[in-house]
Amino acid sequence: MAKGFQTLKGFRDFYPEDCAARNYIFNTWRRVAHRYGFVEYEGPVLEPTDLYKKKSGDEIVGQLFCFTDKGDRDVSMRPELTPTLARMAAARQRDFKKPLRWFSIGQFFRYEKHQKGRGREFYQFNCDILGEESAAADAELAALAVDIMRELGFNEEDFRLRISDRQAWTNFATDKGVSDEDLSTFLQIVDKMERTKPEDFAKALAPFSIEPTDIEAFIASGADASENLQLIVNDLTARGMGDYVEVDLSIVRGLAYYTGPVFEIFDIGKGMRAVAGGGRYDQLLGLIGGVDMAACGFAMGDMVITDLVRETEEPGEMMAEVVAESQSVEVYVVVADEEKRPEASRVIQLLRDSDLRVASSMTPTKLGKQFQTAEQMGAYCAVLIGSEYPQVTVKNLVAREENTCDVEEVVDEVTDTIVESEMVSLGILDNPEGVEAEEGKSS
RNA sequence: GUGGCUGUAGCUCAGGGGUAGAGCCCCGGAUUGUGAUUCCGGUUGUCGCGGGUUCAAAUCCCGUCAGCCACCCCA
Repeated sequence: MAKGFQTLKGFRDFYPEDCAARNYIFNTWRRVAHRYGFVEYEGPVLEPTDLYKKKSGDEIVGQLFCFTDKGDRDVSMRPELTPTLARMAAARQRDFKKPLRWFSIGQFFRYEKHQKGRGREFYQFNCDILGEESAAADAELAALAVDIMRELGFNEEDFRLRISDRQAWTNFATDKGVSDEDLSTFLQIVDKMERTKPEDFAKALAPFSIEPTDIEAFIASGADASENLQLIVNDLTARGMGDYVEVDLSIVRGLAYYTGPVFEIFDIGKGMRAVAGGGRYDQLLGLIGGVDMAACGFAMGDMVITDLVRETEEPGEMMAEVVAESQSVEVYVVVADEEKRPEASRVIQLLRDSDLRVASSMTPTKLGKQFQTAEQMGAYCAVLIGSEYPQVTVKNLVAREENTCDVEEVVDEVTDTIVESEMVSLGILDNPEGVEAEEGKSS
């Protein structure tokens, strides 16, 4: 007997609770992006494999979900959005006023071994500014990233935005006589510095006649190494975000296409994982779309940030509250007399027409059971429909008080009751019966 | 691609040669117009899969698959 089907390796099922958590993250991304005047766009999930080869070279094919389609085309599930963005922006760049502020939330696929914080399928928030050369654009993106973290409930004890400048490194290398061809090799050595033993590091640098002490001195120069870094730091400080920012020239980022400031967001104390990263890539639109346009952007994946939210107290509680809310109803309609089920249906519809979230038992069910279900579904309020209809009973499930009213007033009565019960559960109003506020309803 | 740990009920896990266990969850009842607690009753398994040793394997051995973690990589 087959054991049934499982998800493919590295793919995830999203049960309602997981889906609610995912949507909480998505909504936060979208809300903050809108706050910064960014507009949302989306591209195809399937693209020609060549689009990715053009940017990253043939080696990435090993990391792609790629196949030949029925028209004999070599296609890939998208591993990233930037090439698509470059194509889209270049194709219609005359249609848009510069600079463009675009963001996207979508699913991506990479054929990799999956582990904590990394799967073969994930969602990513991409945020880019196109057509703006000033480092003020880099600062704007960095600020947006910081605000997402703050919106999720993180504070300056939880994360840092570490910023560096790829151009400063290029200048340094050129001064030291590193040739253009060797530049990316040199930058990779620097990028891996923290993970390399000192003697191996010195050995790797030897062909360039550069001493590790030169590198260390350069990294120690911090923001002095780059006017752009100073501009960004000053900008973020003016926004009151200075505590979140740290110049760290040891960040290079492996990517060959970065040309200017680069930044990463790291958690503090939970293993220092990269939560988000990005930078300036002024050459890429020319390479892919044939249009020269300055560009910078960053991305944040859903897996690491969701883990981090769950593992951090305040952000975890905030998310749990929204998740619980999204899985609850406000009103439960109790059918006390089966004869009145049609009338109950009418009341349910009235409440739903008023945009309330309403549930009810669909088949004959004992009264106690219905109240129990009401509570389990998180309802603030129950409406009891029985033989006395058109009189109905509206019960505040938190305070355990009830009133009767005519069915014509039921919407108003329910609305008032919900407000009262929310206040009781928040501790604003005294609980008339002295019943303990339930766990999960409080705070 | 390399290495470590783990696979037993829907979930968390115990059992380490002698007929498969606990808690939680779920369902029903005590309770025919009111939620909690409690109590009673009930369902669920090729012990990941394949082979070997043995009178006898969930248990020991070999292999394999899957999951988790770390390395490599990380657009």
